[in-house]
Amino acid sequence: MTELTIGELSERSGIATSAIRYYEDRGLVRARRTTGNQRRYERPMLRRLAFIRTAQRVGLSLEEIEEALATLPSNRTPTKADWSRLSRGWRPRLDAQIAQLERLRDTLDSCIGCGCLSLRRCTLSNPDDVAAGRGPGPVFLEGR
Amino acid sequence: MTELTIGELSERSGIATSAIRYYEDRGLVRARRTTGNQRRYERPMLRRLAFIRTAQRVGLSLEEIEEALATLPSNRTPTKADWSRLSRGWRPRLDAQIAQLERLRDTLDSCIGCGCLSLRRCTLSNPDDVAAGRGPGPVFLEGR
DNA sequence: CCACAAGTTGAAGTGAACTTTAGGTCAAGG
DNA sequence: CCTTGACCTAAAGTTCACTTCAACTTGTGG
Repeated sequence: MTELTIGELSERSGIATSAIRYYEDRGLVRARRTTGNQRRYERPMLRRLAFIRTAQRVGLSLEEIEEALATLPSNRTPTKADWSRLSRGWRPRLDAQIAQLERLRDTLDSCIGCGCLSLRRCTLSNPDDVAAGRGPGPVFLEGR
Repeated sequence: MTELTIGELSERSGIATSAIRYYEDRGLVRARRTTGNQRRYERPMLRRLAFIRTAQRVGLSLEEIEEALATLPSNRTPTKADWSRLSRGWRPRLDAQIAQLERLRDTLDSCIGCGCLSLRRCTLSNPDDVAAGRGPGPVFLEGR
């Protein structure tokens, strides 16, 4: 069995079949079809799904992931170097997220004693630095 | 002007009037009404909103924030000590979020060289530790 | 050969946290 | 007094990333 059904792919990747089909609708993955119109996947698809899942953990939206995947060569199966290139860009993003949470934690430390939480005096409630982050998305609601 | 209209409260807190009304629907804030049925807020409401906004930055859902607010004394205006008590619990949560991102970053570092992203061999795609975090929510999609 | 698990589609539903809209009412300055 | 901007409500719409549903078709073990 050199090819995988959507069920097998789902089991091996840990991603629900409904999600895989959704990714196909969004253009993130593609599949060969059997004569009976069922999807069949080759092995490299597992790596593609791993990329998608990890990118999500880093905080990328599906739209951003789609853009990243679009830069892969279309004439051949992506190599490790291709995947490495894409994931290299995540590092600064992660660093920024971590730095932001650390700033929040430290500010919290200095504010916990006073319990001020004042909109004027306390930087906790005035996160001017949030827009600069651009990374994490959902966690930092101000950024929306 | 010892009391604020919803527009003034919005401007001072940076939270949209629609959001403030939504919080009221959800039971997170309350307001006195004028004879003409308009909302009027006292100053401490600014601190309450600051608390809500900061709690969101830490990654709490409105439901969790509501639970936290419910532990405040109802017979008097909350003191700084009250607010301090509530926000103290955020610290471990932030620490956990930061630790999780750092793990992801470090694993990414060791995987970037090989570009493997293999579902089997690479821990990047097998984040068993994710369920343990429980904090950040949206960013860590596996937790859903 | 046939039962039945696994696959197919399009459309609708989910949940979180709001925003927008429509159709009014209130209040303060000129 | 009157205009006009701020306020009111309920209900519907938005975004993201899926999941669920209904009705149907494929493919495989006994």
